[in-house]
Amino acid sequence: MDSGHSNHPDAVSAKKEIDSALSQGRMVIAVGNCTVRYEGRAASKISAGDRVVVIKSDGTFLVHQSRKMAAINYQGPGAKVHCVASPQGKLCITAERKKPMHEKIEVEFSSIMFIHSFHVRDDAEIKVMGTERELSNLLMADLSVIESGLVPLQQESGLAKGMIDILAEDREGNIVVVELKRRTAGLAAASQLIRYVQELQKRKNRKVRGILCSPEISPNAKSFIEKEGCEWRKLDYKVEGEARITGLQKKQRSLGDY
Amino acid sequence: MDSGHSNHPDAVSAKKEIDSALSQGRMVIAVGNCTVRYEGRAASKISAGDRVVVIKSDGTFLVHQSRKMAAINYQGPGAKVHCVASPQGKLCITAERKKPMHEKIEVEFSSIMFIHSFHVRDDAEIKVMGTERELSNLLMADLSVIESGLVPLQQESGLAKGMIDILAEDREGNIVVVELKRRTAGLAAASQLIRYVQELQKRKNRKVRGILCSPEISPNAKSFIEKEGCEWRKLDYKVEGEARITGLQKKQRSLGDY
DNA sequence: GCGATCAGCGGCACG
DNA sequence: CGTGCCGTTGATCGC
Repeated sequence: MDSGHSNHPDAVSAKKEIDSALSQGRMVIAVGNCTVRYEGRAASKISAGDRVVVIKSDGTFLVHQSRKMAAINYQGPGAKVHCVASPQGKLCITAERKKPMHEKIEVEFSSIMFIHSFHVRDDAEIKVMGTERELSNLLMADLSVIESGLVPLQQESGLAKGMIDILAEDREGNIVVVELKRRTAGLAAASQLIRYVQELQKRKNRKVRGILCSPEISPNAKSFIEKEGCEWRKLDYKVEGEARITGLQKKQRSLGDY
Repeated sequence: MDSGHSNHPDAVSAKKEIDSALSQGRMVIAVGNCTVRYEGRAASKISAGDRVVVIKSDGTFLVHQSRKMAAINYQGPGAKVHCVASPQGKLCITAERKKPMHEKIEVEFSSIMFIHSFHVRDDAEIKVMGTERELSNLLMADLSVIESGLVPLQQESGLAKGMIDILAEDREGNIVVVELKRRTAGLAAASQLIRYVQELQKRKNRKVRGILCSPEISPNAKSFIEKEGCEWRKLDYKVEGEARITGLQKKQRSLGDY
């Protein structure tokens, strides 16, 4: 069933270990053969199989299968975890929470390979580079990558129907809405841009241009925005250490062409 | 640092354990103090802290902090995992993959609380109830919940600009596009519906109605679709064991009102 | 393979 | 709190 590393606790010792860990803020990792039921926003069930259960001290509850990245069942921070050793010697762990609605996971172990718990002290916060926000900041500093003569007006401009990434003004004094995507833009991104342009057009009663700016764009999205009079600009960028927008040289050369 | 359950392997034994586990298809769980660097679609780094690393036999690689549900760093199925015990006695694990692009995670342990590996045999597949598709099936069987006299034409009708959930015909012979959402509908859902209606209108050259069907709708989304001549219908459903659409009685009563 | 969409999306930031 | 939206989104399904 498993390799040499197992403690195979019985249900009672397992419950003791878990209760002790939870009361002392330790993270629990349990591995064993179990069934899982869930009911809440949706419902799910799965028949017996070996799985890994992770219980974090903030209430986070994860059930992982042997494949794929995503947990098959889960509960977010704040879940109340409860543990019962049944008369039949089975361990049953439940995780419950009230928000966004009453939800409950039940894990019933038929056998336990092992359970460990330990303090996980970690105050560090991850720093992610190359996010859309970072690219937006870079563009705000130099919109010439998109179009020469473009002047930034506002970043993250709040609209009734969403948040415009970048608001700018072109050489002719037209308002320009820039929607930025860090990966291939699809129909959703196209819809977003068009929604913003149309709302702004109505509010300003003035010509508003829309530019979708992304490394790639799907054919459908491209024809969609062009049909609506909007444009697409290829955004080349690299993330090595920190994000940098490439293809700037090309634009600068085209500036010299005038 | 941790509770009683630790094996505190040195880097060399840790590497041995991991290599053996990977070659034999066992899942690995490692806990210890580490730094993590990532570079690929984006890039990230995080300073030292206690973390849990999960390596599944399909290549899935997860780095979890002590809080929150989401892994702070990860690699999907197919990643190649490599393990080195440095001369300084530090364990360094890397996970690399080529698709969607070259990506690499590096985890460097300054200390290892413990490493275990084990076979996780699980052929079961989770069955989820209350998905949008299930609700769609229920509606297809009886569209009267939405509007009396509505006749289903097609489910999951492919359009150039997306997939229409349900296509129907009303009493007057109008085409009706139904967009279904299992939770509160927002601007994205509203945009989707309007996109479908407009494309179908152009193609059929005929009046097309649009109905957004969801348990709740945001004020913005509601005013948006209504401005475009579309409607919202409240969808009441429960998921207890299997999904059931409630609020049908109300419609049946209104049928009797004629 | 790309493209589009759903997801018990999670997480965050803003009003 | 809700609303909106990004995410290394992941996962699925259809083309």
